[in-house]
Amino acid sequence: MKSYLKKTIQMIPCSACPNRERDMFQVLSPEQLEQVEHYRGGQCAIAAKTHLYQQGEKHNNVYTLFSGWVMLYKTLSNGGRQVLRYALPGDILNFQSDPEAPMTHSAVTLTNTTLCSFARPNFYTILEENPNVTLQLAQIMAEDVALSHEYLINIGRKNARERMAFLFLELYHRLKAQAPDIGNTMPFPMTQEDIADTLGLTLVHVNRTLRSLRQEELIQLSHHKLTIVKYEELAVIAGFNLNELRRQALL
Amino acid sequence: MKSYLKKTIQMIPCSACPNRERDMFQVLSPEQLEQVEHYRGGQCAIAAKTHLYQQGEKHNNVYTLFSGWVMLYKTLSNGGRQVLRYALPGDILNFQSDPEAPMTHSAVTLTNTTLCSFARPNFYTILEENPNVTLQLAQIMAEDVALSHEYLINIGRKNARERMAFLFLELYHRLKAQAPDIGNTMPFPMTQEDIADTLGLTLVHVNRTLRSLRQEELIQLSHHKLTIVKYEELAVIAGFNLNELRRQALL
DNA sequence: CGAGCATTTGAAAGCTGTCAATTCCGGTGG
DNA sequence: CCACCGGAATTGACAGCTTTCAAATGCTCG
Repeated sequence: MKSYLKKTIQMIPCSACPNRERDMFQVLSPEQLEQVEHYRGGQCAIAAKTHLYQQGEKHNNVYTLFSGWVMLYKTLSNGGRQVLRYALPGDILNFQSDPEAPMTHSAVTLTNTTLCSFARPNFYTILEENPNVTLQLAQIMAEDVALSHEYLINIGRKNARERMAFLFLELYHRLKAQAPDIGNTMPFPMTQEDIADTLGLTLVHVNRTLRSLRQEELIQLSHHKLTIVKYEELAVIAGFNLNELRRQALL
Repeated sequence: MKSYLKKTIQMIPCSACPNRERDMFQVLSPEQLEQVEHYRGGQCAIAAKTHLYQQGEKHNNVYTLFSGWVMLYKTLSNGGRQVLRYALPGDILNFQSDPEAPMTHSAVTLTNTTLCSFARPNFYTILEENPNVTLQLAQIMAEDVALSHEYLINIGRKNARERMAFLFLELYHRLKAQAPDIGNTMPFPMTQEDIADTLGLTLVHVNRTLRSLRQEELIQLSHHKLTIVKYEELAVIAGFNLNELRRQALL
C-alpha cells in the first residue's frame, strides 16, 4: 500500500464554494454567512495524495470541500482497504456522532484540492447559533446514509461488470449536477486499485472487466479521463431504474 | 419472495421507549417532552412480518421504534434484495433528506413491534422548535453513516465466514447495549435467507457457513435463538479490532 | 533517463453460486 | 390429538465468477 504522505499542506486564500447543491450553508442569509466566516479556521489548498486525517487518530477539524476529489476509506487489520465514498465539491468531511472519538476512516486527496476548515468547537457553535444549518446538516447526513445504501446493494448484489457500470454512472451524475456542460467526459483520478477497493474486487479483476467494457465500446478510460460512450446500455447494466434516476436527479 | 402482507396494523397504547441510548429526545427536559407528545401521531403495535412502508411509495410518517425488530431493505429490478440494517428499539425510521421523495427502501417487522409515529410535518415542527433535537438527529444520522460503512467493509472485503461472525457480534453488541444482562444468548428472528441478503451471499452458502461455525462450536443457532459460544475467537474472525470495539462501546 | 508505480495478461485454484432434491418444523384443520 | 401443508433448513454435485500468483509492459515524475 502506498504511503500517501509525501506532500505537505499549504494555506492559500480560496474562492467561494462552487457547489451550492450540497452546501450546508445555502440556507443562510448573507449576514449570517458573514458571521459564519468569522468561525472559519482557514481555507487551504492541499496537494494530491495527501492525507487529511487517518483512521484511529483524533482529529479536530471539520471540512467543506471546495474543489478537487477526496477519497474516504477504511482499512482492515489484515491490510484490506474499502473505499467508502468519493467526496466532491460541496461535501462535508469529518462530521461524526461523537466529537471526542477517534476517526473511523481515513481521508486522502486524489487531486489538488481546496477546502475550508472549521475547528470542531467552532463548528458546533455555528450549529447552535443557526438551527436551520443544523437541519440542513441532518438532511445531508441522511443523503449520505442513502448513498451508502446504494453502495451496499451495489457490492452485495451485483457482479463486477454491474458494479463498475454503476460506479461510473453515479460519479458521472454527481459531477454533472455541478457542471451540466461537461458533455460525456469526466476527470477520473482514481487508479484501478482504488476502483477495486471501492467495488469489493481485486485489481486484476477490475482490469479485466474494464477491458471488456472498453472492447464493447461502452466507455473509454485512459490517462485518468473517463468517457461515457453508451449511457443507455450502461444504465441497463448498472441497474439504474427509474426510482434511482429520480433520486439522482434530486441530489 | 414472501408477500409479508398478511397481518394488519392495530393501534394500542404503549409504554415509554426502553432504549435511551439512541433516543433523539433524550436531550429534552420533561416539559419539552410533554410538548413533543402533543405532536405524536400515535403509538401502535404491529404484528410480525408486516410492512411499515415500501420502496417507491411516498410515505408521510417518521417512526421511533419502541420494541421489536424491523428489517430495512432495498430491492433490485432483477429481484435481488439487500438488507440495509436491522432496526432495534430506539432507532428512528424513515427520516430522509427530501420529505417529498418516494421511499428509497422498504421496512418490514420481523417480530411483533411497538412504535411511535409522527406525521412528517409535525416531525419537522418538533425539529424547528427544538434545535437540540435537530443536532441529536444529525448525530444519529452520522452514526448510521458510520454503521453503513462498517457493513460496506464487511461485505466488500471479507469472506462468508468473516461476514457472518461480524453480523452476529454486531447485533449482539447492539442488543447488549440495551440489556446488559442478556448473557450470551439473544433472539434472532431472521431466516437464513435474510442473513444471505444481509451479507451479499446466497441462502445455500449461508447454510453451509453456519454449519461450519456450529461444528466448531463458535456459536449455537436454532429456533431463532443465537448463542455466542466463543466470543474471542469470533471477534478475531470478524476482524473486530480495538478501534471497532471502542466504537461499539460508544454506541 | 531511470526508478517505481500503474496497467496488462496468462494460468490455475478456490470461494461462492446455481440447480435440484430431501428433510425438518411450525401452524392449520379435521 | 394427529395428519397435512408450506415455508425454512439441509445437502450434494457441478459450474462459474473472482482471486491468487507471477511476469511483462507501459507511464510518469524527479
